This record gives sequence, C-alpha cells and structure tokens, in this order.
Amino acid sequence: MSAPMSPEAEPARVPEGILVHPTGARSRRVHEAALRATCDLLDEGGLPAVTVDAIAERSGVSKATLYKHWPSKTAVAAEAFGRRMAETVALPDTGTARGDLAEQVRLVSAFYASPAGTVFAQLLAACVSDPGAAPYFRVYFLHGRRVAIGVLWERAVRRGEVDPAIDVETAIDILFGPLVFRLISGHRPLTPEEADAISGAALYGLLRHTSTGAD
Amino acid sequence: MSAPMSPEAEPARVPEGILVHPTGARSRRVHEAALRATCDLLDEGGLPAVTVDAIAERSGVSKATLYKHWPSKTAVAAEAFGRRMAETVALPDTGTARGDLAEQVRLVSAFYASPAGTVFAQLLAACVSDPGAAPYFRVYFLHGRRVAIGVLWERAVRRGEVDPAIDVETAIDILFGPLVFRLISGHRPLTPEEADAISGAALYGLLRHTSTGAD
Amino acid sequence: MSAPMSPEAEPARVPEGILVHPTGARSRRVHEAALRATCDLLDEGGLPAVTVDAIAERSGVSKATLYKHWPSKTAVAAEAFGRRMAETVALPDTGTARGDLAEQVRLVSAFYASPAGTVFAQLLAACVSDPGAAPYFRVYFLHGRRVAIGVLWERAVRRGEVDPAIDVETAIDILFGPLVFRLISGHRPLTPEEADAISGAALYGLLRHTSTGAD
Amino acid sequence: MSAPMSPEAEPARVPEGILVHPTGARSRRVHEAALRATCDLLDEGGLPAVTVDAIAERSGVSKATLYKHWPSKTAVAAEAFGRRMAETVALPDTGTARGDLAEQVRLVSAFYASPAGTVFAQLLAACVSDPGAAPYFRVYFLHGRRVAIGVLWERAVRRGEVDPAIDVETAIDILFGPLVFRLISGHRPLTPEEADAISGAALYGLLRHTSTGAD
DNA sequence: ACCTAACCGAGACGGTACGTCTTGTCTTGAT
DNA sequence: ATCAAGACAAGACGTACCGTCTCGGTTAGGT
Repeated sequence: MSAPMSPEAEPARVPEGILVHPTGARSRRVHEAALRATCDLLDEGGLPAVTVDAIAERSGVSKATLYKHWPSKTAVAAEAFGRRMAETVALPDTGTARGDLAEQVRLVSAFYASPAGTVFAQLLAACVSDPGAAPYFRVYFLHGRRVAIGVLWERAVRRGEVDPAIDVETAIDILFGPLVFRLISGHRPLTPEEADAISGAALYGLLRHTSTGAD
Repeated sequence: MSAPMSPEAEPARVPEGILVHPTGARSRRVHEAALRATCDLLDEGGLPAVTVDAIAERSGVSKATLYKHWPSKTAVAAEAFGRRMAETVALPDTGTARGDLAEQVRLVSAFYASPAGTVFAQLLAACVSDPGAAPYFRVYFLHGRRVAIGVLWERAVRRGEVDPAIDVETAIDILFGPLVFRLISGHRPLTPEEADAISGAALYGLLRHTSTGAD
Repeated sequence: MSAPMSPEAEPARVPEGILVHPTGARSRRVHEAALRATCDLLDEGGLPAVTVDAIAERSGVSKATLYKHWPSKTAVAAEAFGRRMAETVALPDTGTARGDLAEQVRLVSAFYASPAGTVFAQLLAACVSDPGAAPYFRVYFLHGRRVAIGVLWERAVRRGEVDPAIDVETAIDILFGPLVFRLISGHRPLTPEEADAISGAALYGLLRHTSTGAD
Repeated sequence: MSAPMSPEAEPARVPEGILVHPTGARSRRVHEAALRATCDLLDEGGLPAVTVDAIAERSGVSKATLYKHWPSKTAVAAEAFGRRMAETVALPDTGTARGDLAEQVRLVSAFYASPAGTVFAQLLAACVSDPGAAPYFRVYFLHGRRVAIGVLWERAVRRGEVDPAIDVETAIDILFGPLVFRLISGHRPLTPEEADAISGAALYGLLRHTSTGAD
C-alpha cells in the first residue's frame, strides 16, 4: 500500500507507464482533488460522465495540470476507481480451497453484475482504445485483486488441494476470465448459478471423470 | 445463410436489436457498399479508422442512410467484421477431444494475437459503450464461432470424452474467456505456451488429481 | 379569382414563372390538399414549419408530385398564404383620399404587426433566396393588394386630390415601402402612430411647405 | 469606430444582442481572420456561399470558436459586410436639400442594383429567419448608413428646406423604404429614373399641389 | 368492358449544412 | 515556477431538409 505515486520520495521507481507528477508540493492536493471529483462523476454517470472538462470543473484542477499528472482521462478514472475499490476486497475462508474459490467466483460475479461492475467493464473497454490508461487500471485495480486471489491460491496449494503445477495467473484467468467475457459481451447472464457452474467446471475440469469406476 | 436483412422476405423474423431497413430494393446495394467500405477501413486503421463520415465517403452511401440501416458505426463495423471472418473458422480434428479443444484454444489465441484480433478486441470494447452494436457483434461474429465450437463439444460429448453435465456455453467460456480477458486487459501475453497452459488447466481442472492413489 | 392554374383550360396563358401542373383531373385534388396542409403548417409554426416532407405527410401528396406542381416549398407557401389572405383586403372609404390612404397605411401596418405579418415577412425574405417562388408571391398575394390600393388611388386621382403625375406604383411603394422596410429590418416599431407619421410625410412631402405665405 | 468587440476594454458597454467573446487576447486574431474569410466568400458567391464550415476552413478558425464569437453565420456575414461597406458611404453635396436627397436616393438605388446590393438583400432577408443576426446587421451596416443620411437631413433642416416636424427616421424610411421593398420583392426595377420618381414624390408629397394659387 | 398511359403515394437515397461535443495544446495572468 | 482559467484547432457526431429517383398501384380516356 506504499503510495506508488509519491513524487518527491523516489521518482525513479516508477511503475512503467505510470506518470509521476511534475515537481511536487501542491501536487498531492491536485492529485487528490482530481481523483475525488472523478469518483463523484463515476458515481453519477459512469465512465461516459468522466470528461476532462468535467474533472477540471469539479475539482478546480486545470486541464493542463491534469495532463501533467495522467496521460488521459481514462487513466484518472482507472486510478480513482481502483483506489475507491481497494477496500472492498474481502477474502472468503470456508475451510476448503474449492469452497473458497467457488465463493470468490460468486462474489466477483455479483460485483460484475452491480453498478460498479458496469464501471469496471467500461474501464476495461476503454483501456483497449487508450493504451496509456491500461497500466493505471492494472496497477490500481487489477493488481490488488490478483494479489488477493493469489493468497487464496497459495493457501490452497499449501493445503495440497489444488494442482501445484498450475500457475496462479493461469488459475485466476480460468476462474474469472469467463466472468469478464460475459460481462463485456453480454452473451450470458452473471447469476450465482452461472457462477457456480463456472467454478465447478473450472475446478473439476471439462474432461470426464472416468477415474472412479468402469466407463 | 439467406441474407438476414432482405426486407421483403420476412421482415418480422428479426433478430432482436438488429435493424431491418425500411422498405427495400436499393437497400441491398447500399448495405453491401457500406460493409465493403467498412472492411477496407478496418484493414487500414482498425476500428478507430471507421468513422461514419469515412464510411459514407468511401461507399458513396450517405450518412443519413447509414443511420437508417445501422444504429451506429460500431454496428456496421461489427457486421462487416463478422461477415469477413465468417469463412475463417476452421475446426481441428485431431482424433481426441482434448486434442481438438487444445488445438482450438491455440488457434483462437493466435487469432487474438493477430491484427484481426486487435480489431476483435476493439469491437468487443466498443460494444460496452455502444449497446446498440452488441447484437450485431453477437449475431454476425460471436454466434458463428460459438456454433463452430459447439460442434467440437458435441463430438466430444458423443465420444464420452468430456463431462456431459457441463453446458457447452460454460465450456466455451472457460476455454476462451481467459484468452479474451488477456486480450482486453493485456496483463499476460497470448503465446502458444500460455494457450496450452490454459487449455490444460481447463480440461483437467484446478484441483489436485488425487486419482492415482487412494482418495 | 379565375383559377389561373386550371390546366386543361388554357395551359398556355401561364403567368410567367408559375408552373402549370401536368395534365389534369386529380390535379385539383392534389393542389388543394397541399395548399390546405400548408396553411395549417403556416398557422402552427410559420414558414419554418413548412417543409416539403411536412406538406407531403399532412396532405397525403407525395413529394414528387409537389415538385410537379410547384418549384419549391416557398412557392407552395406563397400561394397558400395568398389565397388565404385574399378575402381580408377591405378598402376604407372615409370620403377623402388622404383619409383613405392614411387609414390604409394604418391597416397594413397593423397587418404587418400581426402574426400573419410575420409570415408575410418570412415569405418576402424567402423569395430573395428562392427566385422561383417570387412569382407566386407576386401573383397570389402582392398583386391583389396592389390592385386594391390601385382602386383607392384611381378614386383619389379622379377626385383630383392627388398628384396625377405620380404613377400608382410609385405611390404604393412610397406609402408601404417604409412599412416593409421596418417589418424586415425591425429597426423601428410598427405602431399606429408611426403609421400616421409615415402617411403624413408621404402625403404632404418632406419639403417645407413654404407655399402658404410667410412663415 | 473604437473596436466594439475589444473584450477587456469595456465588456459591459455591449450593444444589446451583440456577443462579446469570452476573455480575449487571441480573440482579435480569430475575429479578423473570420471576417476576412467571410468577405471573400461573400464576394465569390454571396450569402449562400457563406457556410460555417466554409468560414472555418478558409479562416483556420474552428467552428466551435465561431459559435463563441457570433450567434450564427448570418451574424458573421452581417458584420463582415458592414465593415467592408463602411468606407463606401459618400455623401453628396449639391447645394440644396432636394438635390442632395434626390442624389442620395439615386446612389442607394444604384448600390442596391449592384452585386453588393444583392448581398444586402440576402442579409436583410436572412435576418428575418435569424433574429440573432439582426442586431449585427443594424449595428455594423444600417446604423452607419442612417447616421450618414441623418447628416444630410440635419443640414436640410438647418437650411430650412425640409419640414422640421418630420422625424429623421421617418424621412429615411420614406426615401429608402420604397427601394428596399423593390429590391426584396423585385416587383419593379431599380433604375435611376425610378429613383428620381420616388424621391420626387417623397419630397413633394402625393397630394396635389393645388392648391392655392398659380403654380 | 377493356387497355394503355399518365399520374400518383410512398419513401429510399445522396448531398449539404447544421450546431454540438470532446480532446489535447497553448496562452495569460495571479499566487 | 506552478497553477486556474479557459481559448483554441481539429474533427466526429447525429440530425434536418432538400430534390431526385424508383417502385407499384390507381385512375381515366380512348377503343
């Protein structure tokens, strides 16, 4: 949680792609005013409501200054959204890996189906056409989520419940990629039942479990 | 594959959300000219190059007419892209389900990593902020793909190689959702190795295969 | 009042610039339906509300047919307005020429200040950018007015009250030109008092009346 | 003659209806570039050639900026035309009021019959359907003309040649209203002879000069 | 009673201009 | 030196209206 954008501290240790604001005293004030205004705008109208002019007007930070702190409005929105959502990550602990992971898939599915999930989808989509914003989204939002789930996975590996040969990144993508796909394309709903079907298939695999008896 | 937009044929059987242009004789000419021009634009500059004005200028179809045929430029691009890609679906046949599915994941991964994959990502992203275009993308692109993979899955089910309790939709999302997630967010590369890791984990499941010994 | 556009009668005796509709039986119906619809539109929103599409929709007359009967929408509006206003010309008879003319100036001033006067101004203005419509406005509206005032003038000439050397056309323009100028440019109001000031100055001339005797 | 649009000078003393652009340093450059381009367009194709897009392209001033400086393209054209014509007002001095006024009517009549007169008519007409532009036309064109003629009239009043009871505004309208009427409606030509007929009738009045004694 | 034109409705279409919106750069002046 | 305020160019957007056109259906008048 060390503030990765603290400018005067170590401006060199910059996560690649993330701007470090100019020199540095009123910067903090500017930074936070902009993020707060952007949060409000996100609440009111989602990403479409986040306009550089709107942020400038709300926050009292001028457009020129905004462009010194972020490469684009999407980056501001990504950072604002990421910070706001940072506290909402609550890890389940059901006692078993399959229980934890299934519950987590349910939770994320519910999150995607909520208003905040809409904003998430908008940000994800915006990053496609705005590559400069992608690092912000990864650092300020995705990273925290992946770390959290990494904890679950590590626990499961330690317990010997999951296949240790599988990379945690792969596991995450298999569990949540389907949800993301549905969120974006909207070809299927994001209900708890669907979430369970997905986690079930992901945990046990698509192949037939012939093992037990004769086929 | 009867032209689904032929108006006088069956104007009633409209896939929901897909516009059927008003009456309809010169319509066909207009429709195809617009799609052809849009394809060219997609080739040259991806979705950002697809502008209503550009389509109009290239195709000789006026803007007003374009808006009578499609709800937005994204819809035109989705239909154009979908039609163009319709023929490229080639199903592997390796003899086993796990071989077929793994190969298909590799193929799709390669597709996503290609220039056309970039356009795919742009369209997917655009549909988030342009709901009117989503049906076009689903009908003209996604549908064909899902049907094709459905064939693979059916074959696998018939062979008894995969778990028949798993819905084909769920299977598809688990196999390709991770690829889509990576394509959009760019947090991980789309290499053949990664594709294999994903298909492997999806086929065999995340849980530890205790099967060998006593359970 | 003889229908000057009756086609089968004498299609040759066409006032220059006025279209004579094709051959001729349903023509009358079309003609009148269009004019009636146009009148309604003029009432509701003035000339800006008169759109070719709007006339077509209201009247049930197709656009193509409208263009066979009139060169432009302004022409339709001019004819419609002219016919509608034809009956409103009421000539004053006060006993003296100066009384008649002054009263007429007051009446016309009041007309210009009324809603119908707004439409008159719009039509006049439209004729500048739509030369094809000008003949319609002259024939169906201005002509009747000028004829009516010509009667007044003739009477005044016969009575020996006005200068017989002055052309009636000149007299008309001097009396009403100022009103038209004000109507269009809006630099001065169109009140009864102003009307009297204008007719007074026009009747007695701008020069000082030294005639009587010593001053 | 003091630049009436200099913003920082006295932004309050605004002729009603005339926009005063927001703040204002580069404003002057923009303002003049737009007016110059508009003048060129007026020369080449009259008011119909004056298009917001055309002005923007020619002048390098963006459309959005144009709309911040003027309420409509007609307003730009009116200001451009007015400024351009400002220097052309040359007052006659024949020694007598009737000579001066008659000559002025001839001059204005000739002006109306010239290409510039066509533009004048177009602007006058456009102001009917574009009320926002009318103040511009009055302030930048009509006002100068009326002031100039006011000088003539004052001189005539001082000389005791004209009726001092007649308001200068009324006199102006009676002398030039007929010309404007003819210009717009085109019912009569604008020849020098007609101009003399008009000024003669206006100066001496319509009533018969009878009266008293010998002529 | 037909038959053959002309006429008509309906409305799609290309074209042109509109007025608005957002982005990212640049300038000015105050702190 | 930094910043707010905001003007500005660029260019896409979606709409409106125009005038032309193509399509069938209808009506009439000549046979």
